[in-house]
Amino acid sequence: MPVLSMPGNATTHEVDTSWGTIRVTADDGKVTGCILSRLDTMPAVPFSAEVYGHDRIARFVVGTLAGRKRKVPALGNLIGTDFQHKVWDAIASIQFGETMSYTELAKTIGRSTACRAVANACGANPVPLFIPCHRVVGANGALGGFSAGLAWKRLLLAAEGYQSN
DNA sequence: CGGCAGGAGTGAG
DNA sequence: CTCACTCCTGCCG
Repeated sequence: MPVLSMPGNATTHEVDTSWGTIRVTADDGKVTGCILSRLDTMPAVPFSAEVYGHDRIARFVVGTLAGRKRKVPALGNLIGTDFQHKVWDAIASIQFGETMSYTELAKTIGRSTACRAVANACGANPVPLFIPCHRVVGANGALGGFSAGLAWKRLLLAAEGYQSN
C-alpha cells in the first residue's frame, strides 16, 4: 500500500466578495492553496468583502485586499521546483507597500537574466496574496500579468498605495 | 520603435 | 524529443 501524504487537519476558508468567492485551503492551520475567481475584465462593481467570525486566514485575505498590513499566516509545504521556491522566498521578503521588478527579483536569486523564468514562477505561485506576487511588476512600471486576472493585481497594488502608469 | 535572445516549466504533437 | 507559450527586459539595428 503506497504511503501518500496523510492529511493532518485540512480546512477550507471561503471569503465571499463582490468580485467572487475566494477559497483558501489549509492543513493544520498552514496555508497550502488560494484560489481567486478569474477576472478577465475589471468588474463593474466596486470590491467589497465581509468576514464571518475570527478566522485568521479569512481575515488576512480581506485585510490584504483592503490595503491593511497584516501578518502573513504560516504556509504549508508548497509543491514546486528549487527554482520556484527561491523565487517565492524572494517574493515573500518584499515588504508591504513595496514592489520589485522581475529583473531585480531575478538578481536576488542569482539569475540576473532569468526575469522571464521568474515571471513564470510567479504565475505558478499556489498561494497568491500569501506570497505577494502582485508586488512583482515590470521594470518599466507596467504591471506585468496576474494568473487570476489583472483586476486583482490592480486592486492589491492600489490598496497598498502603488501608483501604476 | 520593432525584433530577438535568454531562462525555467508545462503541455501539445 | 521539439516546439510554443508564458506575469519580461536589455540590446541591437
